[in-house]
Parts: sequence; structure tokens; C-alpha cells
Amino acid sequence: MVRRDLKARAAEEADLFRSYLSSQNLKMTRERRTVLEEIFDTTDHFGADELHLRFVSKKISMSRATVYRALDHLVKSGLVRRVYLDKKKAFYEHVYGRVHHEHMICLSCSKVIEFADDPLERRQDKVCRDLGFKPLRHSLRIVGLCRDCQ
Amino acid sequence: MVRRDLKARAAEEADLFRSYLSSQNLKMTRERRTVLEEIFDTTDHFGADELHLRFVSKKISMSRATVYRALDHLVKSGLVRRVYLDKKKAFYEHVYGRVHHEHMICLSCSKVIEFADDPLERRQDKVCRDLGFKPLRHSLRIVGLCRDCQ
DNA sequence: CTGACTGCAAAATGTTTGCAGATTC
DNA sequence: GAATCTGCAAACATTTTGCAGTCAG
Repeated sequence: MVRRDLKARAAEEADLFRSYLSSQNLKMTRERRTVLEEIFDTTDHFGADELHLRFVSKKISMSRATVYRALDHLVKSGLVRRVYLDKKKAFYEHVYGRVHHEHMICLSCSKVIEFADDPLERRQDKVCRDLGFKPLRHSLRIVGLCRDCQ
Repeated sequence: MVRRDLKARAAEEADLFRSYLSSQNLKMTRERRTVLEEIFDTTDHFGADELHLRFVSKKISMSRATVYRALDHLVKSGLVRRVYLDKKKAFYEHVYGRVHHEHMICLSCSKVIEFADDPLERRQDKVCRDLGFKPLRHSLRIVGLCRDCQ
């Protein structure tokens, strides 16, 4: 039952990606499908290189360049979000089927805490409306000390 | 009169920086003072490299490495904020004496709009409080389309 | 069959680092 | 005087790119 649902959702997401791609005159290739499958049930933050290494260790042949290119398309399609958790590199997270959330980052232990808050989102929308700005995506990063590290 | 105020504020800020530095067993050098002076009356977002070039063109001798190192200290001292406006590089902005603000970035014309909203800030504080997280700094990036580009 | 894609390796970019000599406190 | 700085150039890490051959629609 659960298994069937997962499959259905995966297919649904692949369809979304495919229609984004074709809207841009791009193609659904084996590699792009593989990337999407690989991140499908992840909820963590990963670097592009890290994802590439996962393929290497699974003996799935895919170049680093292709991983970068696929991630760019996934971000543009809205299925993946690029987040800036530290200044060294970009991180990615799978967003499809998940509730939108923001990040708190602990300066001391580097833990990343995800949270969601409706009133906060509504207030952002209001501010945008007042300024005539049409928001497409956003992210809030709060840096500080988590409960355990204070 | 205005000029005097500016001077007074600059001196005040230099003092803050100096006390941060000495609290970390660091020294107030000519270079660090020069960087602070250079950004003192700026309100824009600049890259480290860009700042270095400004020194080059003013015939002020300072290496790129020193600029990077000075900016790191200024960020840690709280006088400067590092913001992630695009994925290519880090930007910096002078915050001392300015009201805290967030950024909207237009996907189409790349314009950066700054805005501030109290209720938004208060809500963030509440969320942090509820989660036992002690916020030290934060930044909200809203990407979308500005009024002119819609 | 055409245009888009991939892998590769090289290049580009932004940032950091080790070291020798200079400077601050 | 001791510890911290600076400049330099080299090293680094991440990301992008040009090109020749491959593949999707």
C-alpha cells in the first residue's frame, strides 16, 4: 500500500519534470530520470558533488557535469531547492511533496533545524503585495545557537 | 555639522571594531582600518574582489588576501553582513548605523530591493523562542519579479 | 534525422593558505 | 620582544564550458 503510493508519487513527479523539460525544449534523459529517482525520498541537504559520489559508489555511471546540469534544471522546475547553508558551496534539497520550510543553523554544532510557520509566510506575502513584488520563492536563514548549545 | 557627525560616527565604529578585535587578541592594523573607512558610507552590496579593486584604483596598496581576511573579521564583529544574493560569490554590506533589512531579488532585471518589516521580525523572534533557538542573525531572500518586470 | 545531451578534461572563479618579512601592542 | 599581521603566489574547491560523439523525440 505504502509502496504503491510511493511509486505513484514518483511517477507523478517524473511527469512534472518531463513537462517542465518539454516546455523548455529539453529532453527527459536516462541521467535526469536517475537523478530525480535518487533524490526522490531524501529530505536532507546535499551538495552536488556528494550526489555525484553516491552514483559512483552505486556504480551508476554519470559525470559530475551532468549532475550539476540536472540539478540546475530541477531547481528551475521547482522540484528541488538550492539553499545557502554555508559560504563554501551550494546545497540542494528535494521539495516535491514536502511542506515548505525554513532553516535555523546552529553556529556551535552546525545542526540544521527545519521549521515552518504560516503567519510568517503570510506576512511575507503581505509585504510583497505592498511593494508590488511578485514572490516566486524565498528562503529564510536564521543563524544562532540551538537549545543544546546555549 | 553633518561632516562632524559623520566623523564622530566613523570614530565610534572604529572603536567598536577595535574592541571586538582586542577581545579576540587581534590587532587594529592600518589595513583593517582602511577597509572599514572604505565601506563606512556605503549602503550597496559588494564582492570582496570588487572592494579590492577599489583599493587598487585608489592606489591604496592592499592584497586581496588581506581584504578577505578583514571582511571575515568585520562579519564576525557584526559591523558587516555577508549576504547570498546569487550562487556565484558572497556579497557584503555595511550594517552599522543602518536599519536591519531583507532582500528581494528580481529574476528578470536582477534588481535588489531592500525592505524592512517589524511584524515579520517579531514573528521570527517568536518562532525562535518557541523552538528554544537563540537567533544571532538572519536573512530573508525573496526571489521573484519586481513591479516593473511583471 | 535534428537538436539536445553526455563525458571528459580543461578552464574559470572565488576563496584560502603557508611562509618570510613587517607591524602592532 | 612576542604575537599577530601582510603580501605573495600557489593551492584549493566548486562550478562551468567546449567539443566530439551519443541519444531522445
